[in-house]
Amino acid sequence: MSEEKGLNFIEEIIEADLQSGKHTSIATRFPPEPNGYLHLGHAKSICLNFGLALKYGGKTNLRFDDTNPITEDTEYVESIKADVRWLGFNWSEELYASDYFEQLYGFAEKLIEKGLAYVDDSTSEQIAEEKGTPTQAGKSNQYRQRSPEENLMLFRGMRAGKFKDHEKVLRVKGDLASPNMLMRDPVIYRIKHAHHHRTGDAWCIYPMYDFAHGQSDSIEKITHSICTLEFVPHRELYDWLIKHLEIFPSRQYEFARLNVTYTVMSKRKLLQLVQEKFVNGWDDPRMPTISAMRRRGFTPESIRDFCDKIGVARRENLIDVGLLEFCVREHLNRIASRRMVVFDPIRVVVQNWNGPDTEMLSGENNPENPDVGHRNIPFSKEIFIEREDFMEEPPKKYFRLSPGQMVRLKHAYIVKCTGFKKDDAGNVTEVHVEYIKESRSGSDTSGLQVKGVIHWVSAAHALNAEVRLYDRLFRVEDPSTIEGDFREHLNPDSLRIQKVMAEPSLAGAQPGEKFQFLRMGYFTPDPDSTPGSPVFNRTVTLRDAWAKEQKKQ
RNA sequence: UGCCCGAUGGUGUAAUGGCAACACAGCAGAUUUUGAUUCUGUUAUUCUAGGUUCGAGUCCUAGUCGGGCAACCA
Repeated sequence: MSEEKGLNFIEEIIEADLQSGKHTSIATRFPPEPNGYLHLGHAKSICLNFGLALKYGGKTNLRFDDTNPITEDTEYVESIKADVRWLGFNWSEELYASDYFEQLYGFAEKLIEKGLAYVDDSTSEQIAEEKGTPTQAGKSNQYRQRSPEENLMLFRGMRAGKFKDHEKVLRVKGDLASPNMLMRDPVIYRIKHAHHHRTGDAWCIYPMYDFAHGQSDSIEKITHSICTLEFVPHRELYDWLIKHLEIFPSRQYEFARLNVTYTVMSKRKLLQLVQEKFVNGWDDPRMPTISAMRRRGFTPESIRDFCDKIGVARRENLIDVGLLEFCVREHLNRIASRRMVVFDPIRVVVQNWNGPDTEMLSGENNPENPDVGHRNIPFSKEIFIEREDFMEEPPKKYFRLSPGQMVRLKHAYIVKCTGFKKDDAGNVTEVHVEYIKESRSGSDTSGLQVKGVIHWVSAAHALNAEVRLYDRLFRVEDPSTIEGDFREHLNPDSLRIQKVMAEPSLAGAQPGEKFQFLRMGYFTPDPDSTPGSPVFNRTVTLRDAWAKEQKKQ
């Protein structure tokens, strides 16, 4: 099906590597740092890494890049594992960079012995100063000349805890004149007397990213190490270390990270929103995190489809959030059960009702899928309809209720408006209709053709519920590039809570279930629901041609 | 004013020296017991200037514009 689409540049590289015999199978990895929750940008990376292995018959490891004990925590490890699984992927092995601390330490000693690394006593300010600038070469210092023997002794002292934090670092002996700042003697080990979430207090020195990531790739024999564009300058160091350590030559390839309109995709900013309580936690349904999207009612299928549609390339991009919405609507349309819920009720009295107190009607659960059957819906003399579905003086092309006009009540009868009541303030308080007895859904012999169909709930049977209506988190398309503090551009109306009247079959709705509230949008029960008072999150609205039509006026 | 990366409709992505296409969005219409879904049609694209070539979105050179690089973060 998707065969029509050309290969992305990474697939091209892999196919070339497979064809040339450079590799007989491939290995990728997804390497999150356990210092935050996964977001949609990670989903792109997950789909890419796991997808590649699936497509070419290789394997993908889940590897936690846990080299900074200060910011990392097992809470994040657990959430990350849950999110990857929920997205529908299975890793080959669950690994941690910290598993390799001993091996990494050995690599460092090897570098020292080769005269390619040295212990530096400078402060970080001095190191930064001596590094020069992009247009100015760096300077050497006295420590750079230390012998391998002295360096080894000092480095062992570092490991043994003889020094305090910041007192010494281990640096690569690179090229202080390199146009690539990362090659100007990068720090590869620092002292941190800190408790690590897995190794506890076994270590007081920790490798830096550049001395852990590529080496872990190599240890795991990762063939294609895929990361985002900001790591492009690191590739030279990545290759340099592999060469001098004489280890398995993993190769790094970079792609452009995902950006989506009206949100932010940086762990730092998301953490800030959580800590400063702009949102109610990492899984607040307004967040672009995987856990938030799950809570909001997105499906793994729709997220995978989205990641597939946005493609993989090397140019910066800003994806219209409308594409994400399209993907989730497309999936939910196929699987969501239809229900009727009135958000802003107005009472309707069927004046000529002479049927039973309660008549049970039947409504299809999903017109896209007859297999999922029907549910019963009670009808009675008094019902609620949406306030906006009645207008005393309707505009042109208004298909709903207005004096003298007819509409169909979905799954029920055609009714004709015969009158209405207003209060002193001029608000309509009650609408009177007469129903057409022969027009019952499924057995309509009235021969009437009505353009409008509206949803309703029986007043006597209505279930009180709460809906949480989410809108974009930010008011501006690209909050990260706009001037000033990104928090100033938060959308104050990103969450609206409303009490609503639902059809009674919604009483037992369980988290995870997907519903379409007819004409209102897709919804899913929130874990905050309690027996008898369900809470629903709006995943996404329905497309609304009428709203668009009105906007034009 | 050093080095690196990038530039194709409004937004993304493809076209691998040979007819610039696909999706979303937009617009117009059809169908519809959800103004939903579905269907049909349609608008709109190769940053600039040189060069190579029978032929350039694609290769080369220069420029322009955008992004990145000077953490004991990843």
